[in-house]
Amino acid sequence: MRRTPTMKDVARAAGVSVMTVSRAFKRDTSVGEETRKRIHAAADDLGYVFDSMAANLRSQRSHFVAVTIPSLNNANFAATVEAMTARLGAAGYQVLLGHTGYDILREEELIAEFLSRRPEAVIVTGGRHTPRARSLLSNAGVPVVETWDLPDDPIGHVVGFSNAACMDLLVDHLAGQGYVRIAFIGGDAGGDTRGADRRRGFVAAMQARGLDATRLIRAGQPPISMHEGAAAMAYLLDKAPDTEAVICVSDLSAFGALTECQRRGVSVPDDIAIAGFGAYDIAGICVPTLTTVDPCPAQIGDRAADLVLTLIETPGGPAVARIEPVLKIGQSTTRDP
Amino acid sequence: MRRTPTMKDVARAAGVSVMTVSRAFKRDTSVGEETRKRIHAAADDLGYVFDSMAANLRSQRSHFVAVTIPSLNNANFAATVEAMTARLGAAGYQVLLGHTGYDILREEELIAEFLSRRPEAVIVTGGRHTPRARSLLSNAGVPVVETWDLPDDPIGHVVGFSNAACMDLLVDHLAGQGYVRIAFIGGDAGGDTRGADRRRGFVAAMQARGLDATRLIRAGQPPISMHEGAAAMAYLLDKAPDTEAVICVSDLSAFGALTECQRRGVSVPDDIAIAGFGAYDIAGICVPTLTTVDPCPAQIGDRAADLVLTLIETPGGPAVARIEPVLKIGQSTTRDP
DNA sequence: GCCTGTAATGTTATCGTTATCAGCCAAGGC
DNA sequence: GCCTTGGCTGATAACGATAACATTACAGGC
Repeated sequence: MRRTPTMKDVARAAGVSVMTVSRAFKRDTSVGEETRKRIHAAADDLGYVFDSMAANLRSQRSHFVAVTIPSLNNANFAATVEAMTARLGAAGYQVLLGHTGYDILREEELIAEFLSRRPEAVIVTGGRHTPRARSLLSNAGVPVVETWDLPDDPIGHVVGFSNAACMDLLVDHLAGQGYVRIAFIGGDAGGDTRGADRRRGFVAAMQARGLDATRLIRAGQPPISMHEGAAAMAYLLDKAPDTEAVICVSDLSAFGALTECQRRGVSVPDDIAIAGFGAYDIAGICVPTLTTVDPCPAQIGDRAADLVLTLIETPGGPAVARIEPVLKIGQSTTRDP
Repeated sequence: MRRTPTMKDVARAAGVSVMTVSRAFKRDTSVGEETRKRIHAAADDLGYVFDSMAANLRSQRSHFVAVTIPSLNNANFAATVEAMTARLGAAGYQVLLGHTGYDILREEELIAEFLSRRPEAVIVTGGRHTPRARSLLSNAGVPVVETWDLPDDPIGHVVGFSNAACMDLLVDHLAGQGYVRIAFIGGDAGGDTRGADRRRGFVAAMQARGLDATRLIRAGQPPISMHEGAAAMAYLLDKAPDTEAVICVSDLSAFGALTECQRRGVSVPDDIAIAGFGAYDIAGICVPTLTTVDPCPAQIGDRAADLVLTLIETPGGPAVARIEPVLKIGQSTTRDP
């Protein structure tokens, strides 16, 4: 069994010291043009593959950035991560991605695992964590960024927005269109703290306008699916048929709700208006298009990545980068004049 | 600036040697119950975090499994990865996930980066790679699994299915319902080789039944979106209004096509039938529900993970695990009797 | 010719953990 | 009393790279 070659083997083959080989594999280091070529030729010849593990240990730089998101199967978190990966990758960092399943206990485990890989920064989603997770992150000695939220008591840095304020945008829009009896469809209280924040934001926004905020449908364990959105809409149409508009915790559940209306011959928006959250592709193409709020996920990724890159160079005190979500009005809440 | 503590610090604090500390952090090693407790207490006290980097270097085991997928923003790849992560995580492995953007050059870079982290196995999506990527993987000395495809010339192991055969399932179903003038909507020839395989499979399936296979709409750079599916359907309805059925390269483009019909008042399936691929959530809830093919993404993840775990223990010769995709008939292709 | 500067290369000592082997001690068999 | 056995612990030397410093060679200024 052939052992995988090391720098030593390459050095021997090229007739130089290992140090020169090491230098030949880096940029901005002085190695003769001739020598460098010879070394790379020898390396290719031997099938040498650089060993980051050893390099990381000696240089105490892992070039990892740990990132946790609740779920891989979510276009918005995916967009955030893709944006991060692009920026961090360009700067020579590798993203170590994990998903928590919306479970802060699982998040804690994941953070512990990740920290043992000595990432140079950690980016987490949301502002709620277990005490041990908080403590691990605080003591990790690397920049920590919380995203997709504006925590009351941040661990370190923040790149996010107020989920509650997004609901204010929607309620404002609906109230402006003259809707009064407005319902909310979301998940049960559970792991999805951003969903729970939006529910709270809905209640606050309604109360601030003197509107009844008791039409709250709990549609199952969050995050709720299209099917659960449909079931919730069925329940709503049966139990509170005088409802004029409904805000769903996400576009996916909103679309499910829309399909239930279609199956029943209930017209949207003439009989009932529907709004969602997230600006998923589907909101822009379904018939009618859905009113929603765009949380600018790629912007979150970009900003978080930039922040991390800055902080790795020059550590700095906590900062909050506020993202401004954008109301996108669709056909599903547009009342005929 | 306080240096992060090492085993040496823990050993000193607990009054034992570093070796004993090392043992105390593993299972199945003989350390006195008293001593173990004392060591863990000292570790917690100091805020010690185990350093995998050093452990990996010495033990020559990274506990990484590298996984590449074309895109994060895809429910099916996400399902595959979530299934893998669950199994591999339970066995103590960490998934190193990267996305290629459907670009085999980017895939090559990613594979090179990943290999320098010394993963214990590599799982890639699809069977088309650059020559250098193939060579890197072949020489890596670790198990390699290709998924989501049945490559003609596999690098190592395979867990996949025939994308072309899936189209045969759909054409068979449509032809059985009496449809004759059937079109295909897909992306331009490009990075999405599985989409291209499905296009080829469509042509083959049509020709095998003596049907005209020339209604091929190219809807843009793959993977095509809902919007591109809608635009392609608009084109099809304009240029070939006698088309009776259309198969789309994915459910997402199929849904886009469906919305275009809704906007035009074209009835599905009465005026035109639509089928997709992927069994995404949306196919099961939109009105009408879409006929599709379920590639069983979670099963792919499970099987690939099991295979990798077996191979890490006892390397074995190449094997092919064939997944059988399942036709799911929806309302969108059901002709009235 | 001597000094200084700079580019290219080499030497040595680690980074933090674990593999390996050796040592110690108590219990038990003869 | 001596040897074996097994449970626990320690000493030492790596794993494969790089930081830090040392060395060499050669050019140019005086």
